[in-house]
Amino acid sequence: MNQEILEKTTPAVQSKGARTRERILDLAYRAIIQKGFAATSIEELVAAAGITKSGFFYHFRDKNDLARQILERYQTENNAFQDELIAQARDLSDDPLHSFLIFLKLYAEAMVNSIENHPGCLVATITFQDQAFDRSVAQMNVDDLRAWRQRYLAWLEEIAETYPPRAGADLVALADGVFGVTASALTMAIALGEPEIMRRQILLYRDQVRSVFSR
Amino acid sequence: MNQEILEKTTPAVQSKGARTRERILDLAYRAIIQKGFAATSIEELVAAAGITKSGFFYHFRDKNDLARQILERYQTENNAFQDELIAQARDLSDDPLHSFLIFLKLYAEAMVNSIENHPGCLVATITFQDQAFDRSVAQMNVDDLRAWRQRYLAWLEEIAETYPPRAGADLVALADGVFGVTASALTMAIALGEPEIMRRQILLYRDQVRSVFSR
DNA sequence: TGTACATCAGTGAACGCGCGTTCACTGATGTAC
DNA sequence: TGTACATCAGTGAACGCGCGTTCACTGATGTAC
Repeated sequence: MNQEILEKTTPAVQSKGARTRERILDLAYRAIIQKGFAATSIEELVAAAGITKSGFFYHFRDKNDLARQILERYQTENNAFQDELIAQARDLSDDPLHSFLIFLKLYAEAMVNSIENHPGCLVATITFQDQAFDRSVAQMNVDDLRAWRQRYLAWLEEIAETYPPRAGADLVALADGVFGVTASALTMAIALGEPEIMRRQILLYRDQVRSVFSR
Repeated sequence: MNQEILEKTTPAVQSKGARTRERILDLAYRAIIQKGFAATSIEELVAAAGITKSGFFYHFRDKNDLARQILERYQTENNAFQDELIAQARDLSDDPLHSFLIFLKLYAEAMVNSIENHPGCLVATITFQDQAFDRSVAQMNVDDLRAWRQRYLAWLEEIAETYPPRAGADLVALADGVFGVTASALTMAIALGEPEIMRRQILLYRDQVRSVFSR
């Protein structure tokens, strides 16, 4: 989800082949979230990357292997990005609720800034084009969604130990809300060309979290 | 968004050509939201519709014309569907806040039931594949998003006249939330195969609306 | 330090298939007189 | 009621292009002795 993290987690010195491969992954990621998987051709990618089509098949077994590698890289980076923000927020407060609220502020800021690096939502793209990907890619995507839910549900349950949630509060739905607000705000922000929507929707979600746990 | 409305708003007796055209639109709608526009071929549509490829070009000028007609029909139906629910909710209470809360309950119910008719989100699909559509289609999509915002913002402002919103409440963001929760809950419900997510997310949004306008 | 071999990171040409689109034509139905 | 013509709703064959994939080959770099 964010460029600095990527650069930190990948080796500073890469072989020639690894650099080419990364270049193709970058180009393909952007193309896929902007026009879809089927509409993204190997031809255009290799032209932009400055190699030939056969060079592509040296790095990727077939087109679905490209999708798999993109999704793998995205998930790794995105997990690292969220873990980093969570760690920062946890550092700034020992209270689980306060640190969650801090996290959401940091998250809103980071997402607004990274919107031009991510002009689309890979998870939504794969979900809504799952017939275009093979089963293993679609399955990785579902597993990732479940991981989002688990990550934030655990945090909310920790909060609930200290702050009793409002009666009837649906913590699972609230946990799903983190992914939900990310995906939908990204959709609207990109469609309307208003990056601020991203911030406002995340902060709206933040208000909701606060109100669920307020006495 | 819902089948009964469709049948009410289209003439009971259709010419042969109109029936064929509708059949293609139905097939194409489902295919596009399930695997994307580029991945949906004219060939597969006409095979399923039981006509030949040239028959397709009798009804549609080209492939983008198909997209335009699908989006037009979708917007008409969806507006009718929402207007119908809004009218029902307004009938059940004169109070703008109460009727909005009733509307969200009706909406949650209707969306859960119509999830198998809409295994995808056309707005999200077009937004994230806008390079695959021509400019007029992408523009229609943006206009539709703005219409969602306006429709619910007006209602929220009406509510705010009677019920002063919590300090700092962002009514625009809250209005965008109706589309937001629809798109994201649909994404998650379909990806995870749990239609209940749809209901729970809409009801979570409903709680938020209530808490924004509670004293 | 030099040679032999292996691996890396590709190239170039060719393939067959399916795609969107065009065009000349046609049988069935509707309308005018 | 019959005939002439127009429109509707398609068919069938052909097109050229671009797509994903394969295969035999190659120059540059790395490694062993």
